[in-house]
Amino acid sequence: MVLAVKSPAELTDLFRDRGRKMTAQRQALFAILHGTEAHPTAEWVYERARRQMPTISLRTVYQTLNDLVAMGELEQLDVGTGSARFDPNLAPHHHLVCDDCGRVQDVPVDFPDVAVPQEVAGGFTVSTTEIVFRGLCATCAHGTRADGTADRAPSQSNHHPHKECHA
Amino acid sequence: MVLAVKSPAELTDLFRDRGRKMTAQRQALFAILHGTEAHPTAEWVYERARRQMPTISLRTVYQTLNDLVAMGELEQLDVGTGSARFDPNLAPHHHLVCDDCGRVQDVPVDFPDVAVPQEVAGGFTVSTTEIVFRGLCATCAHGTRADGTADRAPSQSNHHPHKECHA
DNA sequence: TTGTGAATCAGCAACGACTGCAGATATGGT
DNA sequence: ACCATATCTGCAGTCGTTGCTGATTCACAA
Repeated sequence: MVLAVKSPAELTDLFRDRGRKMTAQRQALFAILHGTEAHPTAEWVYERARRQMPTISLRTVYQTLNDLVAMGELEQLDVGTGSARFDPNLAPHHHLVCDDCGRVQDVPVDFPDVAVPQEVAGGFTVSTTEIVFRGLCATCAHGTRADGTADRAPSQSNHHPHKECHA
Repeated sequence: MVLAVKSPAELTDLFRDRGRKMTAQRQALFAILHGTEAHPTAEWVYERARRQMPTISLRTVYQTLNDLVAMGELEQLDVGTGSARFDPNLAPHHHLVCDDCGRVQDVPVDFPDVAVPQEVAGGFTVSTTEIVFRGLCATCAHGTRADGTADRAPSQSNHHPHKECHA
């Protein structure tokens, strides 16, 4: 599976190689990350971790996630849903984001023709290209929501979705 | 100029048509927005407004900006720099973002071939496509920064840039 | 096994961006 | 001028995230 982070054992080695210590909380977090193919938020990882280690702190989760990002084992991504998401998929790819529930899905496709023309670049040096496709996921597209709103009007969608339809 | 919001007079009419009142603070904000072609943050607009109206509140700035977004006269965009930016360019376009200073520049180009293939869409209904090109603007690319850091290493750029090189 | 110093952790305070609220104020139709 | 109500200000509160700091734990060595 191309979508997962390295195994807990590999990550442990990486940390050790850098002279860093191994702890129970890191092991737990490594295992959780290794077992998901999604784009979890720090909060989500925290909830998961708490099940097996009730005393782990949110601070430690952020710390470890940031460490992994710094080591290039995880990519941080911000799709405007309020909180950062951590993406274990290191291969170049893009994202599909549900405007309603916030679900994020990978689009493992390369668009080689997407580039900024000289005339509009204005001296800019482009290093990465991120494409975000927004719309409705299959679940949310069925329109029937508890509050009965039709939701298609982009002009008034001021709400930050938090349904956590995390698949 | 395709990049600016409607004139203060036009916006005034739009508000009046919707049965809303006109106030000095709205006029001031309309004028400021009409005079910029950039992608200001609420804070930036607030600073500007305060020069002519020292008692205006940040709350009012957010309120008005949100109203304009709701009316479709402004687009809100989040490029992960910490605060939302308000884009007066209503034509479909993309963005160039400087990883160092946060500057945002328009890319008024259409990429008709960018679409999510059926196989990976998984029932998703795509309504918008946003492309963000990240890199360094001409100013920041000259590398010589006060702290002497070279900055090219993407693995440790944990800092939220706030130099406000707002052009 | 025990000691030791550094890395790490938990918990809480603080921060930045933004919004909810409430009382004061201003607008615009009459 | 009058009044209903839209709007404004200022502040407290929320949310996601990070900065501290003292306590704990790890890893290596004796």
